[in-house]
Amino acid sequence: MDYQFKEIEQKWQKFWADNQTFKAESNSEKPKYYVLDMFPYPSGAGLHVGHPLGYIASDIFSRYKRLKGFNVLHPMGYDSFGLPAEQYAIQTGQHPAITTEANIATYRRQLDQIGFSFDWSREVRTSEPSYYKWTQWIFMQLFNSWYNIENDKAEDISTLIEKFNVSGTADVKAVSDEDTMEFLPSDWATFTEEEKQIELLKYRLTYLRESTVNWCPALGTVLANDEVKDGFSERGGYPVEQKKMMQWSMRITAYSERLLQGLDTIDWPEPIKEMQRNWIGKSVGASVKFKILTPTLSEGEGATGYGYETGDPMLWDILKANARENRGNQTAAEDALWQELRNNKTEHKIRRQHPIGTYIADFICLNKRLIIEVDGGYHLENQKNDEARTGALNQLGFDVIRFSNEEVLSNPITIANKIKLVLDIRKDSAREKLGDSNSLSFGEGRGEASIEVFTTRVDTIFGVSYLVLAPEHEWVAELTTPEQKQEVENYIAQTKKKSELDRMADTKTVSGAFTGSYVINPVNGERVPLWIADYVLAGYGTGAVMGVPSGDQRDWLFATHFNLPIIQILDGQKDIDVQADHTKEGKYINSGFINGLTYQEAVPLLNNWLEENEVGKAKVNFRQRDAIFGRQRYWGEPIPVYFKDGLPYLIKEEELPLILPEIDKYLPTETGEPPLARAENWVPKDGGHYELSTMPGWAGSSWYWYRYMDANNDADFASKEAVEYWKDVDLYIGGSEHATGHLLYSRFWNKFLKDLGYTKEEEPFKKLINQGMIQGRSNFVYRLVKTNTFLSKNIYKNLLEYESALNKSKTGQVFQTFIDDINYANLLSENTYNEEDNTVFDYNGKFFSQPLHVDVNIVNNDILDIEKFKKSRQEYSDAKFILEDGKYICGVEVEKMSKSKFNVVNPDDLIERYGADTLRMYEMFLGPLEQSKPWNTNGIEGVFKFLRKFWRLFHNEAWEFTVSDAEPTKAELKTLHKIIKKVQDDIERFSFNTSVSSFMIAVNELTDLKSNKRSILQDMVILLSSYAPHICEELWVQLGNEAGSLSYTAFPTFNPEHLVEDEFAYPVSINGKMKMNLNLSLTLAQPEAEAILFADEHFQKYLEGKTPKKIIFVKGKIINVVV
RNA sequence: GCUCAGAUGGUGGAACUGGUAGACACGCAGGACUUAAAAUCCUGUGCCCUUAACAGGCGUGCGGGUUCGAUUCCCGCUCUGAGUACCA
Repeated sequence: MDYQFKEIEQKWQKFWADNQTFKAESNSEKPKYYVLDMFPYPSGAGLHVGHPLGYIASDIFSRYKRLKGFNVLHPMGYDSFGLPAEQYAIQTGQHPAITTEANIATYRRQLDQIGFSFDWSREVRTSEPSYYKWTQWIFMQLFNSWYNIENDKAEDISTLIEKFNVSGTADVKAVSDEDTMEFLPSDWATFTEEEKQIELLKYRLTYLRESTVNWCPALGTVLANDEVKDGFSERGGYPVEQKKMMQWSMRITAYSERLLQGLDTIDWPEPIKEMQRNWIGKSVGASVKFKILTPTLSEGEGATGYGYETGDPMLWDILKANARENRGNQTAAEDALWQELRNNKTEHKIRRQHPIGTYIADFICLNKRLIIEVDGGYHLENQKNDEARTGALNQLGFDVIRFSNEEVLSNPITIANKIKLVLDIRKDSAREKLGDSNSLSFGEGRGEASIEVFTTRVDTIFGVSYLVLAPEHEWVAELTTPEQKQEVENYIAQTKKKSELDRMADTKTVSGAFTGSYVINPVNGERVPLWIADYVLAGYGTGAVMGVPSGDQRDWLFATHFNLPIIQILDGQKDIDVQADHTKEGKYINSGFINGLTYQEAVPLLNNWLEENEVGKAKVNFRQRDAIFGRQRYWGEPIPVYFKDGLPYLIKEEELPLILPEIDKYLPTETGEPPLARAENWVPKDGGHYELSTMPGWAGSSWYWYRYMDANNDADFASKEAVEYWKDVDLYIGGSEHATGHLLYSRFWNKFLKDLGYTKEEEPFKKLINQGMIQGRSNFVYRLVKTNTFLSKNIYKNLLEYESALNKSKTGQVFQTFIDDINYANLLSENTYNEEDNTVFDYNGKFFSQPLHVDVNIVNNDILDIEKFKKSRQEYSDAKFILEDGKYICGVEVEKMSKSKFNVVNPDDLIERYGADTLRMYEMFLGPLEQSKPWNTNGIEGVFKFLRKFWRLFHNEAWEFTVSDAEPTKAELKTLHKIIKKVQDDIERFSFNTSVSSFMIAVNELTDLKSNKRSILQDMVILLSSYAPHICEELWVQLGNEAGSLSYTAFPTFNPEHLVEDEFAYPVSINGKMKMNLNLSLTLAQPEAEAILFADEHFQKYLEGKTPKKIIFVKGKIINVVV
């Protein structure tokens, strides 16, 4: 029978499923090998031909490793929580679980028909409670842990409490929030349980903190940094704004150094490692404190007073009047609450009816920048007003919390307590004493303030000619003198107007403003002017920079622009009047006590000096921020936390999983709470309420490779034995789009789980390969405007060229010549858009045609299937075509593969036409796995022909299965062993495209040899089975082997003896130019070879009588004659 | 701007450690089979000049260098793609 791929493939896919052929063994004597594909999100569109590329490669590798005697774990599952299903749910009201289920079914059908050797008994889905139970469990471990710098690992929070009990904060070295308290064990003992919890929250590896987040109003959720690209959401492209919110965060920064170091130990593509390094952004340098000279610094009144700060000065009188009036006009609720808040009862200074901007706040704590509003009564306003008001107050830097009249009246004390707790955890932004909390001051207690800068070139400190603060820096207002106030304010206003994008695009313009204040350079006591400029980022380092114009081009431009001194500090610096020179070469000059030293000598000396004088120290800075871990969304893992009296508590472990509750609508509530607030009767046992945000998309995928090791375990995320055996992923294949998201978070959780002793390996993915993107290859047809006539590509191109020629010459002559030349006149006249003068051109020479995307599935090798095209749309049914050589040739362009460009190629169609084995081999044949390339099916016929040719080897003329048991010839053995070696080497170095070519060569050779020897063909079947498993299973059984045994048979052993040659056709070159081949025995050494060569007639001819100067002879390689 | 990757026929690509550039496949051209088409098979196919033929010249983005010999190593440049963006 001819090669019946459809029948064969269905048969074997069913066989594999029925027999669980690829189930990995849990207990095995064999060495393990873990091959993993990146977790797919099951989207509604299903797979296109780009998706399986990596899966095919990993499948070939898995099958190869099985043949090599490994116990292979090759699982698949779904990252099934995610935004698209939820967006769809919002639009249609359909539960995301239902959509997700349907999408998974499509994925599974498509995956199955490609013949992957997945162990489906281990399938996982992140949205299943049996799975997310363990995601929640890991969250709880993180909550219950802190990072002990001394041991450089995460530890249970109990070891921290123990330290507090024994010695307070004295010997605690932890990664924590900045605002931790310092206390003695005796203090700790007096803390209330709540106070202790508040303090511990500052150390936990997952913690609640008010932070500036990327808020995407269109998606109604917070996004992680890696989900934001250029100020827009990565998914959907909606605008993203900065907003302050109480958020769960993950203290990934505790692991920054280990995440960085680990990169050197893993075999990953360099670009991915580089991206992670940049993301982590380590810089080694020093922090230095510059004492502030503050002639104007005063408290209370004047430019820096709160009165000015918080009320719009123009409206001050009106507001004040309103405020007084309101105070006498309180609602019952406001009054009740005021009795609980006044006189520092909450230990926080709270004012009532205080003017802020153009508003009057009900209650306010200025230090904590928090406004408390009580709604209802005659304040009953509509929702929109409240929102606008909140928005405006947020802009002024205040947060707003609201309570209803009823809430307050029913129990004012509880509300007051709640307010107190909120105030307790909030960062204090009071500035009564500058430099008090955030930076150490000169001589403690003297109240002197300093600005701390971070620098990577502390050696240039003697070259400092100014200091710059970010315009957003919180001290700018205080440090601005009255004379400079207007200028500074103008500058800040101007900066705020610039959008993020503008600020990024415009890196050339130098801008800034002088504050009027000065600081003191600690190393030489020089007075240094203090500026603000938007090239300094508030979020990095301390938000302050020292300007060294001679050594930094940006500083140089700034100094030149504002006429600040440029001080040379190294004798190696050149041309600093033209540009900065950042060299580290040479000896220091103009540099006080480091004069004459080199860079290597100066840096340690300076660091020591700074530390001894308590004005700085060596410091390492990271760009990486803690990861926000919460989304105001429904379709995600519920966070296993409930709140009681404003404080977060974990639910009990035996209450896991905390099931995602059913809700009526997948939208935020009317009051702006996340969708989970709609859940009815969803209340914790101990009272209070559950956390309403859910986990972000990366939660479930940050540990899934462990679940595959023991996917059905109810008692553990994976058993100790399973983790012990499988350890880590040996080969991980996926796209580079996960470089700074999934791949970084996974490494973080992996290290954490290892710290707690649950797992063994410091790095989860030993070897990573990025498969390239498959781009779409769009086809175009060219329609004459307002007609139904289509021009073939080259005719269109010629006419286009003509058009531009016409436009240049502005005469009709060229047109006539052109028409005569190419003789299109007749062709066109009957098909032309006949507007005025019966031509395709208007009087301006404008060419009336338009390129249109045409569905690539009705185009073959760029030739349009005209019949299918006519049927594809009603309007095309009577289309006319102007052909070239009887064909309609389509134009081509490479674009992203997408529905709207009609260039999506679906694997289903190709499998229907050629079968899975052809698809698998063709995708590999396309080129190197890592390279991005446009999809085209131009070569798929060749691969299909190859498989038929392979099939033919086993069959006679009448397509009957016939093999011979005769001994193989030398030539046959040579072909076989050549391919054994080639395939083995290629797979080991992931060069799948080259082995497909080699298979073709081998089959061509065997065909030429008319070989049908069983011993040869059987080994060929094994070799090919990783690539084209279906056809090989079929032939394997026909050869008389047991069904299914092919996957676990032994890979043929390479025997180099079969490749030994006794002769070699030496290429003979003269002066490196290849001239001729000469057959010589490989036993010959140079003298004999030379003798034969010089006797050769041809060679003598090439020599042209010249005498060779030198002869290079490389045995088995080449002979080169130099004349 | 910085970092990384890449550039080879009409096309996808091969050449693994410096040793015959263009394997393999597509496409194209010619031929066989066929009433015809499809399928299949055979031959040719980097470019240029010339020829009856042999032969010759040029060729791996561009310009240099190292070497007996460079697609491969080194220096400089151009272009393309990806990432990143005032990170102090």
